[in-house]
Amino acid sequence: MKIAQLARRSGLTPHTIRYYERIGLMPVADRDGAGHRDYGPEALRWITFIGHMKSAGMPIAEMLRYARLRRQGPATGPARAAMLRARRAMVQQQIAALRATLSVLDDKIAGYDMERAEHDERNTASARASAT
Amino acid sequence: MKIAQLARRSGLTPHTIRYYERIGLMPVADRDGAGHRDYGPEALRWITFIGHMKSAGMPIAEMLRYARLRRQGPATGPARAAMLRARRAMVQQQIAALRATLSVLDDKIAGYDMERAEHDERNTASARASAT
DNA sequence: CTAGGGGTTCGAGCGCAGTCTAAGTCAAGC
DNA sequence: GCTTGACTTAGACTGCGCTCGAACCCCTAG
Repeated sequence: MKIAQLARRSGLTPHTIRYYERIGLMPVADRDGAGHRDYGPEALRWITFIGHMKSAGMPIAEMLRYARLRRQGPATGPARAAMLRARRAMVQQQIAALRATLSVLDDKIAGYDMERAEHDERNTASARASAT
Repeated sequence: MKIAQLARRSGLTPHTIRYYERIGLMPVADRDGAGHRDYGPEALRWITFIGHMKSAGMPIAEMLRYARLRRQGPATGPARAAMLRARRAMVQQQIAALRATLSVLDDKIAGYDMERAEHDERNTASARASAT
């Protein structure tokens, strides 16, 4: 798979994928005869994973640490598991924060709806009055 | 309340609060005799609100739009309500994304735990063998 | 043989959201 | 009167994560 296709499938741009390779977040890609990057399916799986971690607010530096451990082999499994567990806790906190935000939004929205209702009521009342 | 106290209560720094005022995200603060900013309790309420919006991923530019509408008075209520409803939908999407991430993390963590269990098992087996 | 449409590299630039420095002012306590 | 410490300003700087441009290369189809 060429870089454009991987880009389409992952939702990134070729520029970004090359950038990820430059900084060590993606493994150095194999090349075809023309010197073009040639990806296997695991590349897409890895991009998908880091996409999840990104949406979980993991900074690139931490993903680099994780990727480095991965390259060092299975002995680093416990260290990687510890990182993921720590991140898991943070994700749960984020979810809790977003839920709190959601209820703040709901309260504010309800407030605006109430204002609108009062406004409508006044209009209805004056409409009735002028109809009388 | 002086800026340092507002900073402590809000979790921001005085620098950041002044920055917010500079860009129009905070109203221009009243001053005391010495020319120092003097805040009332509504300042803290506003900071708390924008903190929620920030954690919901709202960019400052959008908060500025909201703040501008607010300054324009009650007639902009419906416009503000529409913004909040749009943001509410995004927050729900974010929560869904984080939940997906959570289950990705759980799967990976379970994978690491399994590896560890297999590793332990091999050790136990060889320990038994050498004990025989 | 040429045009088009991929791809390549290197390096500069950008947008966001702060963050910090320097130089100065002011009020309070010793 | 002097020090201390919190405050003021304007403006430069930082860190993150891309994003883009320029110049070049290579294959394919017409």
